[in-house]
Amino acid sequence: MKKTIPSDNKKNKESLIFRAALKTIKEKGFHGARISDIAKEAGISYGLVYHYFRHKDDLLDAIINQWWDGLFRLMADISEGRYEVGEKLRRIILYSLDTYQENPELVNIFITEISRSTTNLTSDRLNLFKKSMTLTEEVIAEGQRTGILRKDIKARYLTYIFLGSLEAFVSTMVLSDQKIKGDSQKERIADSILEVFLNGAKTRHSTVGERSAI
Amino acid sequence: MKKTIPSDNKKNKESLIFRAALKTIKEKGFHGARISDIAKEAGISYGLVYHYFRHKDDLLDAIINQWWDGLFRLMADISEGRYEVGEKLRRIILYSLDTYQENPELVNIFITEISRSTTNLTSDRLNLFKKSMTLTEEVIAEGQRTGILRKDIKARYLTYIFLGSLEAFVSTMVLSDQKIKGDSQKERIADSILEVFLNGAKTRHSTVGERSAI
Amino acid sequence: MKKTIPSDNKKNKESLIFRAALKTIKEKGFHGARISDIAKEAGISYGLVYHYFRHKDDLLDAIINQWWDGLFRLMADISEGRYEVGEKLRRIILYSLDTYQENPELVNIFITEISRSTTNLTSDRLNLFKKSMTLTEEVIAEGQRTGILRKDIKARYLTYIFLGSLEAFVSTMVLSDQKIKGDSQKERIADSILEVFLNGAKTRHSTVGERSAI
Amino acid sequence: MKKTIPSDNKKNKESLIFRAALKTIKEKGFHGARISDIAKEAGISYGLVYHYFRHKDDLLDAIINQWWDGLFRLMADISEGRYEVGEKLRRIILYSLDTYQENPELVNIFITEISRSTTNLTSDRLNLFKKSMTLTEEVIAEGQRTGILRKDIKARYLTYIFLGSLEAFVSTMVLSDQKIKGDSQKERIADSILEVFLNGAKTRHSTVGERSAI
DNA sequence: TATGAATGAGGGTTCATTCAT
DNA sequence: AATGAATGAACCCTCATTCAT
Repeated sequence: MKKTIPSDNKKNKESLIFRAALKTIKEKGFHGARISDIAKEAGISYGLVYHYFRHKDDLLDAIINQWWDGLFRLMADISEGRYEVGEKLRRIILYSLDTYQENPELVNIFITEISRSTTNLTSDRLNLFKKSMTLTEEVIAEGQRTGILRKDIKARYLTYIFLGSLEAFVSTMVLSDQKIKGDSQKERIADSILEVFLNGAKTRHSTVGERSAI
Repeated sequence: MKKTIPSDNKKNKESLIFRAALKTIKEKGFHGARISDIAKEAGISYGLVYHYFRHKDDLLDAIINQWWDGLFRLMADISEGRYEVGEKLRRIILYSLDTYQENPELVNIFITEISRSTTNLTSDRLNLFKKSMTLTEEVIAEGQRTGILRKDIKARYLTYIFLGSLEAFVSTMVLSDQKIKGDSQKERIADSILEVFLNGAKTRHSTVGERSAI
Repeated sequence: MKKTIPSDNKKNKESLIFRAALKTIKEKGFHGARISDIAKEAGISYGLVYHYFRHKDDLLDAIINQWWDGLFRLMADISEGRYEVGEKLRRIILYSLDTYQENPELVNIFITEISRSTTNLTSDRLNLFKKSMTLTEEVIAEGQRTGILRKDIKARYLTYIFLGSLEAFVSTMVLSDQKIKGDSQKERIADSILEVFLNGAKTRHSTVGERSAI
Repeated sequence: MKKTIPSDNKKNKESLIFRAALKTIKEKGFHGARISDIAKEAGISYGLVYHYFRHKDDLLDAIINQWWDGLFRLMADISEGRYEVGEKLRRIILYSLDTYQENPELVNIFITEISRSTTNLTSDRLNLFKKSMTLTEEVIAEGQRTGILRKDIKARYLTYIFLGSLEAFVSTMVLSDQKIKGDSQKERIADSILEVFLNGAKTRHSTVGERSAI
């Protein structure tokens, strides 16, 4: 059931199809991308796609799973508790930005086809969503327990706001096809998102070290 | 060209079809909803749908326009400058929550089919998006000018974060089919979103009047 | 079954629809002309068309019958034997040209939809065709009996050639939307067709009174 | 863009569909022939038709082009000037008769759907028509220059009459489903058409060698 | 592995015709 | 007489999927 593309082995025909699917689905949308379009992009016959992917849906699953695999690997790393909450949140933000930087098509498809589309939302996929939401909420709740985050708002609501800010950023970049120019811009964006989440948009007169506009 | 459903006149067959479309598209997605499904939901023959809506797409436009019409009416009201920036932002938040409360299917479809789907994103629709983004950014920029909002982050970025938080809330409610129970809960949610946007998620020891968890 | 539009009574709603049908069918073809197009052209509601014409096909029949009625009236007049064969043929030619001059849309539709289209060719319509062919052949045969026309070619074949020349002329005018400018041009065309049919395209050195090129 | 059926290769599925289309369209007319009818006639599924022909219209184009290709090949051969004008005209006549003899459905469809139907008359198709008309007119004009054909009637008018006689013959055969029985009948018909075109229908007392009625 | 011919469910759309008002 | 809302048969075309080679 679970279809994942492991390595980026260039010799592997499966990953060739996978990358063709990424590009084609990003351009035409999942529904608009024909199997034959993907095959043409990969330079193979469309019949061959079915040697590696049982259904068209498997291609989407492979793409989605690449996102989730990376995210859950990060969350597993985070949950070991080695970092303080601010750093944990920062790493969650950076996962999105890193992935977008390395593989914008992956993020595009995830946002476009899955994150907001009920059409492709199977119960399996919804469960992965809830799982990631819960894992993030645990970090937020930890922040409330350790006194870093305010307790007057439900952890779940703070989670919505946190992930919402993050997703809005990435979504906008996705929709406007903006590229992240270098690691320093990426770091500044991550800091901004975290900063506003933690300290709000209000003018802070006591803030130490005014940050230049990003 | 522009297709709008004016009143909620129960006797009007057009609005009957419109409401059937809202329900059916919400359940099956725009692509998954057949014209015949909508007609069956409305209790009419599928041919009649084409008396009132030229294409299937016109149904989606009618839905979207109901959202935009309400929003731009609000933005026009806001832009007259009678309210302070905080109140303006609060009213923008309330528009989403109000509409969701009154017509959750409308918001669901807007979020699902339009807000994040490039598949249905025509240039006309994208322009409406940009317009709403720009109008919101004007409010944010006004807040920066009047000294209420921090200037060290670009107005556009703050706009992303603001709308992102808002959208995340509504999206999550949409995806999990949650209902807003009464006006008081709606007000509390609006306050939370605005509060975190303005003051951040960090614990504020100086905050006057701790709010109980919502 | 037989549907005819008798007079050109302007007050008659039926003839109003008939004339709208002529114009619309000429422009869009019978299949391409919607009942609603014809009604719009007539300035009435499409439902009213069905008060005067039971089916769409009845409109076509009314048009065709106007052609046939005129032709058979002429043939009846001709068959009384008052004219010599050459004059009879000339009158047959003139019927087409006259009708085209007065009602080009009628001739256009007859040629386009009936004369060469098996799609609309019911057996009733085919019989009318055969009847007109037979009547013309009788004139030709009379010419052969009276010694005016050559006997070495079957009367039926000569009929084909005669009607073919005539139809080719009218068809070309129909397809190129040419108008007949005045009665004198009409007479010249009729004479040319008859002349070539009778005397051929070959150069005649003995011909009395060279005719100027038409 | 141009869709032609090259050979009559029986193993070729494309030509199988082509021949099924010929038969079906001839029987039901282009508009009346459903893709599924053609597929059933060919003994295949309707989906396969779309493997070989992009649209239903492409089938009609393939048929038409077979006619035009043959005709223009003939006209190219003729225009080299090796034959005298009478022989050129005779060959033009024979092309229609030959094609009708070998492929009566092709000629039927050409006459029925294209030659007189504005419904299917695209500008591309009209241009081919004009081209063939012009090429024929050149032959006629050559006849006038060399003194064989009378000059007192415009070359274009003579062309109408010539092609009209020819088309009338073929059309009548098409409509009455007559077959040409052997080459000798075909030759006699060709001679008759040419004879009447050149010498007219009038009795010729000076004609050498009375031809027996055909 | 690899190809692409072959299948057919599925859905949007048109429009003649009916009929209540 | 007149309107136009309502119906549904009809048909083109797409494309995921299968399978013989």
